[in-house]
Amino acid sequence: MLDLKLIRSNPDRVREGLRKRGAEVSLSELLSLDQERRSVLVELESLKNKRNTVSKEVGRLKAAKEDASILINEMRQVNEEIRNLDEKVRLIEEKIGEKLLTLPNLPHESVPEGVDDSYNLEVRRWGEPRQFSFKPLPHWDIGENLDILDFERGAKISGARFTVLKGMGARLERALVNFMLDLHINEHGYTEVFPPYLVNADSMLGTGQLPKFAEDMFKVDPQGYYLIPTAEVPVTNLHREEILKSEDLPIKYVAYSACFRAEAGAAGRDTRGLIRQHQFNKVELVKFTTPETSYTEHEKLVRDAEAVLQKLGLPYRVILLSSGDMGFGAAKCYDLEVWLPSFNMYREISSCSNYESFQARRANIKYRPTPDAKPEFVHTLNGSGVAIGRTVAAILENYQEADGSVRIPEVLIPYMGGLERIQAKK
RNA sequence: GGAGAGAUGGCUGAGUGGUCGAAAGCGCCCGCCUCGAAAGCGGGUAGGGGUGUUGAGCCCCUCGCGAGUUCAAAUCUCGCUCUCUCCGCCA
Repeated sequence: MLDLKLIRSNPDRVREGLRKRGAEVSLSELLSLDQERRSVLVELESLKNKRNTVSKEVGRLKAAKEDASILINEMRQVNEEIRNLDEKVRLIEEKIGEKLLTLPNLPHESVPEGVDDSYNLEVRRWGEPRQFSFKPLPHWDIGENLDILDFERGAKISGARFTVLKGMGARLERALVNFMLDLHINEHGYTEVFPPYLVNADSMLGTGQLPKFAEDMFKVDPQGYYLIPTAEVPVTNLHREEILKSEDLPIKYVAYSACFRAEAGAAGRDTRGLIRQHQFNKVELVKFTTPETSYTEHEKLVRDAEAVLQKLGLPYRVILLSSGDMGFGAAKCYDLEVWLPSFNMYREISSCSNYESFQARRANIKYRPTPDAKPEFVHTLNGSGVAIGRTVAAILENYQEADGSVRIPEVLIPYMGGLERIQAKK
């Protein structure tokens, strides 16, 4: 959510930022609602002031056994007006709120301007895509040949975009979760969190999934819970409605969770394999920082996510997203894209965003810069560290051998109970 | 699921209709004292909004949330949420 005071005092700057994102939004309605609200409020508050003053006078008169009926009758009139104006303000504020909640964040000055992903910038590359002496198979073929991925039965028991992991496939999934958690906890200083997978609507509003993207999520009837699309939601909302101590910042959490996405707008895309599933696992990094440090922390967060791919020996590149390609709430976002041989291209495996105060304002997460200063909004950041399903796909494809087996990356062998290679059963 | 109790400021905890945004204690901040600290003493210490000579003052709202009664609600009524205790059920 954007700061209404910023919109009021600097509408041109806001318009410019929204334009860069390709958001065609008029601020004039919002600005006039804001103006109207404040003028009604002046009138309303003076009436309430009158009521408060007179009520005290009534109390005094009654205590002195004097007649107060004139004042009481007068207040009946005033109360009628207050009721009307209260309702008026409530309606205006409702409209303002709706409007504010649908405005995307403004891009940071370092974000390349552009309408779509063709304006994204490649920041750096790591690792060399391997040269194969045979035609590399897509991971779904590898997985089925090894009997570790079962797409058919996933579809039978649930539907399209659900997969069953079996044997060493399930073990690999679990190994990756543990490897990534250990790395971020032990080497990068994050605190482990295991959150609920079902959250309420307030949480979804806080991180920006609601109200605009309801169709992307699974909702549980009739209780009204939402299945989390990412651990970002419960973990960021951990500190909703809180004022944090500045000496505790930055707060760094790492959370493993399953993620659930309706993929409403992706019909027909990535229908095969593990790339786009309704349910997948992810290790997520979340930070709460001061405004002064958020961009340094953002760079560090990206490096923390990169470390996962480096240790796994998976070639990747880092992409700085253009203003038009970023998610709704991000001020700046890097994607990590891992090399997938069968696609002969890099595919997104992590997205690391600085939300600045966008989520903090929605979720009301503040901190006190100094012990007696007024609370200010924190900056929130998050990034995948990294998506597990896509990592499984990347390992199967990058580590496949001509005989159909798959080598296990060095760092994972201890997590695989010493197994060095997944082979088909005879 | 049944029965009961409760929800007040960073914390503990008073407050059952009229200067209560709220006693007291703890914590925290500033000052005095001290070489320094502790103790002691004095003062300060919620959040949001409006106005404005833009952080001086003034005003409005908030005592879990939402309605209601009243000239006036932390205090009365109703609904909801959450917490705790006991019983039942259960991974």
